[in-house]
Amino acid sequence: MQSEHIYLNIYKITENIPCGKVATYGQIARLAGIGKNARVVGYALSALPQQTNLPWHRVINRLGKISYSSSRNDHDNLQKQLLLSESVEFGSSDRINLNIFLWNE
DNA sequence: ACATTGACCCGTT
DNA sequence: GAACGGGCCAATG
Repeated sequence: MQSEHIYLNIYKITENIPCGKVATYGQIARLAGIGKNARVVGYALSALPQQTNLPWHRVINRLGKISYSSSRNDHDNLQKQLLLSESVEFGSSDRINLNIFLWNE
């Protein structure tokens, strides 16, 4: 099925995000060859187990902010903490400066 | 097969 | 940058 191939692409790309950098959902969608469909990226990451080796925390939205989900409300600040531990800086309103921290491939 | 939902994005205002 | 409307596509009921 094609959707599985898409998921694998998303996971593979996410795996390549270097430490200290972040990528946006739309950026990954393009790299995965699914164009504008960034929602699927978020859906693929939501299907990840809680304990995983994938750096899912380095994926944020195009505003430079963390996208929260009602299903993750319990550990909502975990992503921010993981990024802070990688020297990714948050500005006002919990916003990341993409001009500095965006992963350029 | 139809409707709704979602860890989103884009253009316009 | 923020608010709003429209679009995108896969998953779910």
